[in-house]
Amino acid sequence: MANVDFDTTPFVEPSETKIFGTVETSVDFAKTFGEDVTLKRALSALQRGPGGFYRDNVIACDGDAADYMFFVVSGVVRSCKVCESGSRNVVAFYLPGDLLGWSDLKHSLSIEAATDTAVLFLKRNALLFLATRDSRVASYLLSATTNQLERAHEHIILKSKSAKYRAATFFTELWVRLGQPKYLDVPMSYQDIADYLGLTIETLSRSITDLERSGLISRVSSRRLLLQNRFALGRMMN
Amino acid sequence: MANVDFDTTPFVEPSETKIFGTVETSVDFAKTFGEDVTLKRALSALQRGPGGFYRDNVIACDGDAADYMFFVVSGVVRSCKVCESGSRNVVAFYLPGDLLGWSDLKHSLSIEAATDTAVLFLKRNALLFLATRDSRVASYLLSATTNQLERAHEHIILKSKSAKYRAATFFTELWVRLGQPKYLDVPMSYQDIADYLGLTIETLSRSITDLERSGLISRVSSRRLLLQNRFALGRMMN
DNA sequence: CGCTCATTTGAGGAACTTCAAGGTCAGTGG
DNA sequence: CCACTGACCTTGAAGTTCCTCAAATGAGCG
Repeated sequence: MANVDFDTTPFVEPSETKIFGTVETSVDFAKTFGEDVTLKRALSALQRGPGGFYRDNVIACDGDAADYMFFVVSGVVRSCKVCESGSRNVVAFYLPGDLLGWSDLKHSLSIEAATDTAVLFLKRNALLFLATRDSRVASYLLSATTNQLERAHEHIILKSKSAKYRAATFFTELWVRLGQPKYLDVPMSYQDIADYLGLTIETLSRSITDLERSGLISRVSSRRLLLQNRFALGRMMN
Repeated sequence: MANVDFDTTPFVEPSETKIFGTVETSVDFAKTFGEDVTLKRALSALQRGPGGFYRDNVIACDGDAADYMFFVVSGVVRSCKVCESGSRNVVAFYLPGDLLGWSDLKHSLSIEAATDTAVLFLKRNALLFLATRDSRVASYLLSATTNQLERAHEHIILKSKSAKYRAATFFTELWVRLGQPKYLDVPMSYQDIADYLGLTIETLSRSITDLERSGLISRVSSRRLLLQNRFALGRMMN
C-alpha cells in the first residue's frame, strides 16, 4: 500500500469547471424515481451541487460529521482509510448513479475523487425524513445499501484470492459495471486499484503482465485494456 | 482455507431441541420496535420458527431462493462461500439480534450455524411490504444494512493487515460485540475464524501464540481467552 | 527535448502457506 | 479407572507468494 499525502484542496464550485454539467445531472438522479413531479421536486430541494472535484480532491474527511450523502453524477469516487503507518486501503469505488456516505454520525472513511467527478450533495436528515414519507425513497435506499453490502461481501472474498485472480476479477467486474464496452478504459490509477485489491502496485503490474502473457487480456494503451477471454478468467480460480 | 464438506443436515424442528427457547425469542425480536402492539402482532405473523440448528447445519444454501431472511436469536451464524478449489471464505458472523439474508432473488452465500443456534425465519416479501406501511420497520431495516455495511468495510480493511493484527483485532471486536465479558469465550471454531480472517488455521494459531508471548492476551483454557492489554492491541499496527 | 510522474522490471527478503507430526481434550468403551 | 478414539489445536521445517528496495522504461506535457 502506498504512503499518501492527503490532498486537502477545497471544494471546487461547479461554475468554475466547465466539464461538469448541471441540468442533466439533476435529471439523472430523479429519473431513478420515475416521473413523479412532487417527489422530483422534494429531491431537488434537498440537494446541493452538483459539486465538481478534480482527481484526488477530498470530498469528505474521515471523521467529518456525516451531514451529507453523496450521489455520483460523473467520474469515479473512492472511499478509503489511511492508517498511521501510512498505508492506504481503498474500500470501494463508486460510479455514476451510486449513492454513498451511509454512516450515521461521522464518516469513518475518507471520500475522495478517484477521477475528475461531479457529485450531488444530499442532506442525510432530509433524505431520511423523505424516506419516512415516501416508501419509494425508503425502498430505494434499502436496495442501494443491500447492493453495496453484496458488493462488499464479494470484495471480502476477493481479498483471499491470488494476486493474479484479484486483478483479473477486478478488471472483469469493472468492465461489467461500465456497461461492457469494447475496450476497458480504466478510469482510476493503478495505485488506487492496488490499494483496493490489497496489493502493491508492483505486484499488480506483474499480475497484469502475467494475464497478458496468458492471453487473457491485452494492453491497447497504458490504461486501455482488451479483455480477450472473459471465460478463461473465470476458470483461473484461486 | 480449509477444504470442507457441506453439512446438509435438514432443518431441525424446535420441538426436537430442548436447548432452544420459544417464548422469549419472539419478545427479543419485537422489542427492537418498542411496545407497539399492532406492529408486534404484524411481525410475529410473518415469522416462522424459531428454528433450532446444530453447529455446522446449513440454514440456507448458496443459490437457494432468498424467500426468507434470518434473525439470530441465540448462538452464532456464519455466512460463507466455498469455491471450486475447496477453499472457504467466511464473510461474516452474526450474533443474537442480527438480521441477515439481504440478497434479492438468490442467496449468494451459504448461511450456516457456527454454533448451536436458534434462528427466526422472516418472509422477506412480507417484511418489505411491512416496511412500506410502517416507516419504523423501514428505518430499522436501513440501519441494520448500513451497520452491516460498515462492518463489512472494516472487514475489508482488516484483510490487508498482518496476521497478528488481524487476530488481535478479531478477538477485541468479538469481545466488544459480546458485551466485554471478563473472559472471552470464543464461540466459533478456530477454523471458522481463520477462514474469516483469510488465514490458515496454522497461521492463526501461531499468531495467537505470538500475542500471548507479547503479553497481549492469555489462554485461560482452549477457547477461553483473557485480553490483557486492550490498548496495546490498538497500538500494534500493521 | 527534457521534465515529471506513473508504470514496469529485477533481485533479495519477509510473511504466509503447505505438509507433516505431535499434543490436548472430551467422550467412549473395556 | 484407564486406554482408545477422533476432533481440534499447536509446532516445526520447507516452499511459495507477495513485498521491499532499487533502477529502468514509458507516457504526458510545457
